[in-house]
Amino acid sequence: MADLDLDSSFIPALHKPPSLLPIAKHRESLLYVVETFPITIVIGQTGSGKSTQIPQFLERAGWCSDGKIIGPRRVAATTVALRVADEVGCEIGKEVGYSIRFEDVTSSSTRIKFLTDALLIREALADPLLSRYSVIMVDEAHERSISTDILLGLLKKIRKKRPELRIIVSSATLQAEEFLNFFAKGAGQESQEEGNGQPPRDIATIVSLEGRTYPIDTLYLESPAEDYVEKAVGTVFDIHTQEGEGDVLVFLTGREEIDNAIQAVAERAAGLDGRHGALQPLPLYAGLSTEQQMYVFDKPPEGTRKVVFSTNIAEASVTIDGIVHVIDCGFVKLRAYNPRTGIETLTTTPISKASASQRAGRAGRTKAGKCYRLYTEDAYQALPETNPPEIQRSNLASTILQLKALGIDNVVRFDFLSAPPSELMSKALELLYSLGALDEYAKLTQPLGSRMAELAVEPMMAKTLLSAPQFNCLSEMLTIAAMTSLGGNVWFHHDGERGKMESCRRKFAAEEGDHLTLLNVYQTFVTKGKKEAKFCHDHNLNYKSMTRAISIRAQLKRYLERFNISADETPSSNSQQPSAAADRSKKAESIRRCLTSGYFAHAARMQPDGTYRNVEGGTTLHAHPNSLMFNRKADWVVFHEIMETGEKTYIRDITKIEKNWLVEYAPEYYKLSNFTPRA
DNA sequence: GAGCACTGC
Repeated sequence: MADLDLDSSFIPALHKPPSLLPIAKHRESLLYVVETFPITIVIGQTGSGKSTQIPQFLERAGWCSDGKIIGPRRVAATTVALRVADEVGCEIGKEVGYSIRFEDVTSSSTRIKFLTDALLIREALADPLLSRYSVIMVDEAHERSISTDILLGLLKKIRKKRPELRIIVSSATLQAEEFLNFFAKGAGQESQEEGNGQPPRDIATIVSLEGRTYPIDTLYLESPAEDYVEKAVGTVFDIHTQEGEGDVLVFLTGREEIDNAIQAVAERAAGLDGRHGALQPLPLYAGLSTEQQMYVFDKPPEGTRKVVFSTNIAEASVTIDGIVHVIDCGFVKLRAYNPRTGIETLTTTPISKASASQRAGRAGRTKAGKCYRLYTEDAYQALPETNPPEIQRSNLASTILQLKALGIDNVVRFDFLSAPPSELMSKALELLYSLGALDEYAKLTQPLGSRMAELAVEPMMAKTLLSAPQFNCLSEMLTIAAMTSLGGNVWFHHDGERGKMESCRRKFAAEEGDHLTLLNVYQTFVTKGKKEAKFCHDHNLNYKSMTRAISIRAQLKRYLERFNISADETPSSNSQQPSAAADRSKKAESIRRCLTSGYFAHAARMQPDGTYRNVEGGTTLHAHPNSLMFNRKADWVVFHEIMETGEKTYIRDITKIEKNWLVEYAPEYYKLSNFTPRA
């Protein structure tokens, strides 16, 4: 392992960020701008206080005096709302409240409401002009989630009918101009039509707020690293032996790299000179249980340096105090969707300049810091400004369905901030048509299509749920829908406990496949396990995920009750009579049939070599090692998810079905001519 | 016999 010397191997960046100042002195100009321009783009660094201060400025300036509510949104709506309530001096849920998926903490007196963008879109289903709000602030818009993009398009549309509405968009520097142009484009002609001619440039303006962060020295490699994991580990030791106090945050791309790096640090630390303190390497990624994640927030013992090896979760979602050194490998795993094959990929990709600066910023939150980029300055210059927005690389079925439900019939002409490729649109439209959510004129069907749009699960599962009453398995399907939407985070294991986890999983195994296994897990958790953390702990189940499943199930059930569809929740009999086994198998068949009615587009057949092939026959599919069907025999199956990682394409959450069910439930989709997959 | 980055309704 080649040692590197910090002084020679890293060279300083040519440009340094200016020193930064707090928001208060911008109050007057900010209020003036909001008064004057319908749309304000706010450039605010982390630490500028924009999310907490701007709503308060506006409220005090009378923007809520007629009882309307300022509605910013934020990923961490709860945290920000609690802080603002504290600053205002009110009880949370009174003047200041928040609303997130499972929690509405607002009241009739709420004047400042924090909510997520996805939830605001949901409100638009019932109140298309969002008439309760006088000012809407779209926070962290540069993150460009699908729902942010959709919301911005909706707001632009709403503004035509509600010229008095004020829109604030907060963004990082790089993308501000794009937002400005988006709102300015087309605004001139409309106001002319409406006869109150406002030239585009009077529609929107940019305000720049400075944040309170500390200077960060950025260092680059002189020559590219061959193995960035090894380079990261080497840099950790160089920092530890050559730099003063301060914890280290290392950005890597995934669990495997993180585990390897931690092991390497542990091995090399043994040979560390005694006069340097100890090193405490810690992992951080979303798949960890809550308690495993909590370690990264603990203060390390005196004289010990904490080194957090993290995925992108630490870039924007999780903030760790006391970080002085950031090591950035320059890569991230990005999800993309191929509309031609219908396969999602998860690929290691170079980060954008925007990400690089966000990562570096994690070093300067408590005092001056340093960022070590494990790439050259030339490589940095070659990075894209931003990564393509999510809406241009995702399966858009649920997005299109939602737009239709919002009354946007011509989705192709919707004013997208960045229009998605047409193949993504047509693929989504085709699927929605085959599920019966859209008719042959691409209109939302009633009641199926609009009900599917309201359910908070992806369209294939929504269809499955809405078919469940016909198959007499709604109660079971509610559970399966909740469990599959946990996204593979049901099980967890500590180091070296993989075998134990596998044997726990086998205890719940159902012969028919993963969906029925998940059903067993949930049912045992709520009955025998009494919904307790101890049960999860004893069975290597992720408690946070299991409680989440309970909430999701309850919410889905409420949605269905709103459609006057109610589930029979009488527990299945545990009788020892011979008929019990037959009943169970009959129920299992109903569930498998029901799954087929929604997941017929995700069908595959096992080949003699044990791999799977879907109906088009193109790609070799492998049962995911976490699936019960891994190394088990089957003929036809349906699966929840398909994803390509590295060399292989995996299918996850797999259940055995009968071939003729596909023709029975999706006759149009399965024309007999193309039914048999190629060998 | 080998593995999923992250949000969110």
